[in-house]
Amino acid sequence: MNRTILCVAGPTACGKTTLGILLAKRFRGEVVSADSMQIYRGMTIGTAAPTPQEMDGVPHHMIAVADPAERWSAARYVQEATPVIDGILARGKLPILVGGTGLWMDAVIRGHGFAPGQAGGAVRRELEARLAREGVAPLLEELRRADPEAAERLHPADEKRILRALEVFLETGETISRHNRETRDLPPRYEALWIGLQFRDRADMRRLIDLRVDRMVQEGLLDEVRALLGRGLPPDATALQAIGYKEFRRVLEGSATEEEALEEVKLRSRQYAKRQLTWLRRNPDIHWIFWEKERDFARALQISTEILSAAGVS
RNA sequence: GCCCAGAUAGCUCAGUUGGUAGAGCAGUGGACUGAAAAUCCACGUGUCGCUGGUUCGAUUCCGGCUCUGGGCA
Repeated sequence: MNRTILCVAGPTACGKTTLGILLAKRFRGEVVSADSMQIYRGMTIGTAAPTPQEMDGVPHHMIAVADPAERWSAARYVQEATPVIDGILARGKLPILVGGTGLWMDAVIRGHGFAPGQAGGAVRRELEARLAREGVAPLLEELRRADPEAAERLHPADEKRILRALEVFLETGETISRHNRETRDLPPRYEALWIGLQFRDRADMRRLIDLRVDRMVQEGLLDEVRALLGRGLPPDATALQAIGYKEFRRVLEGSATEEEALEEVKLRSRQYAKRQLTWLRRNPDIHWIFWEKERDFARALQISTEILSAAGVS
């Protein structure tokens, strides 16, 4: 069976969603979202998830499939998205992975293979308690004995990863270093064609981000946040880490004004976009399309079509 | 008009008992294998408001001026 999959990547507000839909219509494709926040229900406005009108008849997957009280992870995503992608391929259509969550995209394509352990698990909770009680130093020391390679590699301040490395060892008796080595060089499960979108000038990206955030507020982001909180989520729910939600939550709680939240969301969004770019830039397979000032989807569609044709997709 | 307090990095400010200065935030770059919209790391030359004076040397002390707050008329 043909295992070609198209990936549309790029920082936030760069038009991935729109281009993905255009390409789906042109190549008989179906969109598979790879977005760690669009996965949750009730977060349409703040995550800029496509509306049914925007989808324009193109089937979309992995959007609003999770309860916001759940804690999804890259591993869970791979587990759920894989059969969806395989189903699209089996129907003879082109899967189009559209997303801003680089780790998730890479993980599905390569199909690795995360070591056991999870947020909320017994081992994790125990380690978190120790971290709060004793600080990182003893954990790092313990990791140094169990997995000196990881201890050396990780920055002493990177508590999250030190904790995770230790967790893997305690859960499996095997080191995360070894696990990573074994999974890193596995051949990818799909033949991925990468298209990346970004602005030539970062100031233009910022303009688009600001516009988008303004629009989100006009469309009722505050009400969406209120509704989400009304569902009684756990205070540390992953969904509440989403940009837009954590800031406007403070407005509802009275600890920030609407103007402050608006500016904060814009700021956090462009910092996020920068991190997305850092992740994507190291991927040598991406065919970048650069926007000059404005987004020109006709041109992007044309360039993408040439890239796909050259790869034998029609 | 008078009095007081400010004026230092893009922003908020610290500091220099006189030897040309440093934090936080922003910004830029990087990392990332079960939280990834998360998390972590690195990077700091700027007429120290302007102008005179004192001094070997002034961003620092003194005078004048400009601007910004606040107060009094």
